[in-house]
Amino acid sequence: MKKNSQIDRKNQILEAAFKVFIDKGYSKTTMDDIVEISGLSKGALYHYYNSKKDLFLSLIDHWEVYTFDNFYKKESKDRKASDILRIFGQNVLETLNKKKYAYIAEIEFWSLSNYDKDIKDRSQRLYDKLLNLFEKVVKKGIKQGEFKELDIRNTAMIILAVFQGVNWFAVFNENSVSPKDYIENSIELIIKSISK
Amino acid sequence: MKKNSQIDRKNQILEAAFKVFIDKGYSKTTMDDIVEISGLSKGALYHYYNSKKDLFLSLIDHWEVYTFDNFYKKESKDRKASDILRIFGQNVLETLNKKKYAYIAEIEFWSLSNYDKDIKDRSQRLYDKLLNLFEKVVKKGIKQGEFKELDIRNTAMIILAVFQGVNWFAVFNENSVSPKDYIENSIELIIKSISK
DNA sequence: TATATTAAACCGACCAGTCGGTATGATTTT
DNA sequence: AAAATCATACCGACTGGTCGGTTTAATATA
Repeated sequence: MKKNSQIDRKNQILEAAFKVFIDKGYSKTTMDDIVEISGLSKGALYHYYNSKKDLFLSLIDHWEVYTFDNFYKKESKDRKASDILRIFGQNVLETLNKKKYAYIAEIEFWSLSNYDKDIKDRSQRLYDKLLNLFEKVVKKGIKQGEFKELDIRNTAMIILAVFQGVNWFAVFNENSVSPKDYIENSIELIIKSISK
Repeated sequence: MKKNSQIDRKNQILEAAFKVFIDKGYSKTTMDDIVEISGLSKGALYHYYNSKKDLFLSLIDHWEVYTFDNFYKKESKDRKASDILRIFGQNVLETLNKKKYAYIAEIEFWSLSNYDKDIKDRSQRLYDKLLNLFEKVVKKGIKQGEFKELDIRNTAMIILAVFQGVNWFAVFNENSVSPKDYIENSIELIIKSISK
């Protein structure tokens, strides 16, 4: 199929771009870098993507799948809401250990969002997704009588903020607190506080 | 005095650089932009700073004073530890309302820290300062019998993470949760959870 | 006059994006 | 079935412009 090989090529380019981008950040990544890593030519790159930014926007989706692949599904089981939160926490930790650079990329997305509306919109969409996911869990907890009646959106926001705290660990070093301690303690703290 | 006028000049440059930097981010900020805004010449800039990066490193200190000026002092009073945390929260909110760009700058620092060791070290120093500050408050709370015996550093880290959550609000929009709600609820949640 | 400081022209490395062209393979025409 | 036409994928030299940093010459100061 013609369509399939096109998607393959695009993926080939995205993966190369992702590698370079992780390594150097957006502004230091050159199209020539991507050319080199992908093994294709500049013409090919511009055949599939109109511009560096266009390529980069696709990269956000690519990144999302890569990073949150195992995240969106875990929630469906018949578990207590609090346990779902704990599982989320473990997922975040796992990602931090295995794909630290994914969080570094996230920070870059934040930074770029400040100066580019398209990137901002694309990122925002991702956070809406996450917030909705956390909302669902909180709602579940309330419905099942585990959590108090509380402002759902706000609680989801607090959960998001806690998870985003690991970004800090991805950039900086803190010897006295491990990400694991941080995440686990934070989650227990939240659960304790919102449980009946 | 020669020394004083030198400091004035340096400040003049830093303020111009800060303005441009807030507006465009590091990599899009050109030395010529700073020349234009400062009203000085390129020669003058390079007379006082050796490179763009050198100037930028000084900018971090400038930014810290600018952003956290009213932060480091508020803690000394004879208040309950929990109230000190609340005051911190109000400070953060105030800064977000009046100097939102300060948080946007912070995100840029994070991002740049990933790719530049000097910037990372300089930023890290700032966070150590903040963590120590929060530690002091937590210690105080424990000493005065308000808080439980808990892992001090870890608790400080959670507080830091909550405050850093406002960075998210500085970049993205969330209509259903205001930064005020977020901060106040988070702090109460923490206080509740760590109080005896 | 000597020194310090500033202004502005200039340099050269770098880089996103362009463009003329080729290769390949499918489709139509003779 | 051979030749001609067309579409798509791909290549890489090149361009136009940007920007950090340097140099030079003018001006102020001592």
